[in-house]
Amino acid sequence: MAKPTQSNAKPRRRRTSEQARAAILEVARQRLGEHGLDGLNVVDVARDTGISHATLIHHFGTADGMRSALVSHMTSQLLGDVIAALRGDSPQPVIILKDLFAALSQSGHARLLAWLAVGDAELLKSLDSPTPEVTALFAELIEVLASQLPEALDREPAARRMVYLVATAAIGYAVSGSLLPRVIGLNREDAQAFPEWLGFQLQRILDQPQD
Amino acid sequence: MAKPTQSNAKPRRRRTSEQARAAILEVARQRLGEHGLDGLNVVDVARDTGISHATLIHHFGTADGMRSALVSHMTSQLLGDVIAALRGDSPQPVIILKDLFAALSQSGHARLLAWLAVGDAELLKSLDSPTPEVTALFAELIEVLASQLPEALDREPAARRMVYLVATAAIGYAVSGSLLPRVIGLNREDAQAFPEWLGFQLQRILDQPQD
DNA sequence: ACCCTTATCAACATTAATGTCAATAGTGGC
DNA sequence: GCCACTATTGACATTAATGTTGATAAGGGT
Repeated sequence: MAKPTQSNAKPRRRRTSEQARAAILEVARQRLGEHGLDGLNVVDVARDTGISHATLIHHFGTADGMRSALVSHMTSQLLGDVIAALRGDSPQPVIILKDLFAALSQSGHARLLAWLAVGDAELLKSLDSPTPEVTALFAELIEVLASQLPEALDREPAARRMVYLVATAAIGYAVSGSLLPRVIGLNREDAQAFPEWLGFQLQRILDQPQD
Repeated sequence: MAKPTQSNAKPRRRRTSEQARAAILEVARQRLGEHGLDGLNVVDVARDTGISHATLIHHFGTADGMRSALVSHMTSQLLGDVIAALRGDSPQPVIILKDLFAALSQSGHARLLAWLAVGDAELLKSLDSPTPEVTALFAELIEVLASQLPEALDREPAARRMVYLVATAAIGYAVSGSLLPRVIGLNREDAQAFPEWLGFQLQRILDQPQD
């Protein structure tokens, strides 16, 4: 019963700061998708990561620091996926949008964005100035998309508007979940095919000369 | 120093249960818009209402009960705005979209939707069954829109898809606020003109025969 | 092998939020 | 005017989340 010796060697695993942060953020991402906002507290995230919450705070400074880092982490991940899709063999908007919407709906990306919308002012403030990495990724996205637009008119503004439309639609799509299709009367198949339909419509807009 | 008498009459204002609930929910709505989710705790809401938090809990049972009631409260309010916009004098898609987007962006409606997206499952469950009034209104919208579509193909599914596009875009537009335009590089004017631009594009789609 | 940096942890402290309870006091109905 | 009902309240209890601290140990550089 009693501990025979105090040499209870509890082997510690020591990772590099970078490795530890990455592991923590991955757990946080999963928890956000599974448990929503309540899952993003340091105690639970630390437990799932297999570390103490003190260690977690050591790496991110504060709990909000962890959440802020998660925002950058997920944003970069999402944008990277989008750009990779854009540069893939099939630059068809249909395919790209399908992947984009799927990426936003899964992995809790939508929940994160929604959370940002309602989050406290401090956290939003830190997001007011997006990280250079995120900004660069978006700039790259605009550039890639613009290069595929017809040469008729200003391609950059057109690309930005299209990205904005897709982004807002994707966010609303992911945020509203199954509630909106039901109230509109859109059956499940049509709702799931919505990204492809949007891509098709965008293609139509692209094929026509902009005003 | 010492209280001379114990007749410290602190006059209590006694409202009907309905009045008290209405006052509390109005404060909660304002706080959600100003302070985000953190502003929806019983202590702060009670203080702004001018009552004790015990009284608040008395009326709503639990803190989540208050939030759930707020959902219903704001949902009705939002529907009122949308209905007003839909019944306006100008059936032009451009104008309607402008009003709709404005209605969603203001009054913290977007924040509420976002909150629903990240909220726990129980709360979402209560919203799973939309009121007949809402369903009827959406049906009316679909009908009106379908009547304006070319007679080429199934007009109802096409109308539903378009409504779905507008709704998702409006939600994403409202949820993302000013963050998304900034990170995309869309200037303020283009972002504000987005609803009209979308209406214009929709009109183009309408004017063309669907596949 | 030694040392220095720092990742790691258990325990504690603190704050915030929720909920409970017994007592008080308006208000409408009789 | 009296009474039953209940809205209202301060004080307390409880739980959860965050952050702190001092000590420990793992690993790399020399």
